[in-house]
Amino acid sequence: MTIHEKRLQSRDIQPTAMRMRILLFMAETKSVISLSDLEEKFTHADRTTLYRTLKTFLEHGLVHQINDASGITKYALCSENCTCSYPDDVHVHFYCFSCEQTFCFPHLGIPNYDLPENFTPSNGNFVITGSCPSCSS
Amino acid sequence: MTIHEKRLQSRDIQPTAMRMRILLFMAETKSVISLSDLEEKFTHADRTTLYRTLKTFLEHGLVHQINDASGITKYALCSENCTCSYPDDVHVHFYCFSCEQTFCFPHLGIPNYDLPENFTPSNGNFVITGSCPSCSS
DNA sequence: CTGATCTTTGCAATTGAGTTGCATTACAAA
DNA sequence: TTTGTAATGCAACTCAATTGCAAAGATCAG
Ligand SMILES: [Mn+2]
Ligand SMILES: [Mn+2]
Ligand SMILES: [Zn+2]
Ligand SMILES: [Zn+2]
Repeated sequence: MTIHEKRLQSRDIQPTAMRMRILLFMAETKSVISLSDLEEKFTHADRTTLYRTLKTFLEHGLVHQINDASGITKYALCSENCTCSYPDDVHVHFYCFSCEQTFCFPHLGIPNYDLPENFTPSNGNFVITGSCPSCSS
Repeated sequence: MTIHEKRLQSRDIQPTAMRMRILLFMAETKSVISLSDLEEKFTHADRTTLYRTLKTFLEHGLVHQINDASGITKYALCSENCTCSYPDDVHVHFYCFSCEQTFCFPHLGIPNYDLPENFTPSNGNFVITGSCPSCSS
């Protein structure tokens, strides 16, 4: 059994061939991706399958979702020990308005905000927009 | 000349009747709104006009834009002295997954993050998702 | 192995937010 | 008033996201 197969099973996701390939792709690119990115990579697979795979991964806490200024939903693999809990597992992301890439900054956590009375947090989305190294020169 | 008329002119926005009405609505509701919210309020006006009004307001720094987990673009009036600069004028927002309302927390600023080399920030979008007071009971 | 059952995948169609082109109207300067 | 510019309205379009249903594949009891 491969490391990726174990990873899926540890999150109670049936390790189908399709899911294995998508997980492998996300693991080796190490970047934040969108559904369209998967479509470009897996031209043989159907858009719906890719969509539902991401949805399954999300629901089982294998990936986290990022809403950046592009309006397109992005996804990134969670770290091995991530439980997607707030605020500990929530971190900063960066969206480059020039190349439209999004980056994970897992080392940049978020403050434990003191919210107004009776606001109960469960998750967070923190995105800084600007210019990435490739586009800043 | 009304206070709202002055406010538009101070941001170099021609104070048309439509814009005045929209600004007034946003000021008195004091909440974060979407294009659809404007459509519901101003049933006589055209969707495009409302859309372009928000766009104009945004471009002239009268409102700021919020990307929450709903995937729908939200807008909120800037404070009087806001220049929409990062990180000083960027603050936390709260999205209630239950009633799908979004709230401004202007008193909750964001840290001045130390980004990786050559990442140049220009703006930020910080949204905490959870349950609001009305939906927490 | 066989048939029943559940899950996954593929295909087609739909929704809805966002956006654009162009004609018309309102406004403001000359 | 005339003329130019800006704002508005109407219609159409783009595209990400989503859903229903059928086909294919996996799982399990007998
Ligand atoms: Mn991340
Ligand atoms: Mn705000
Ligand atoms: Zn870039
Ligand atoms: Zn609520």
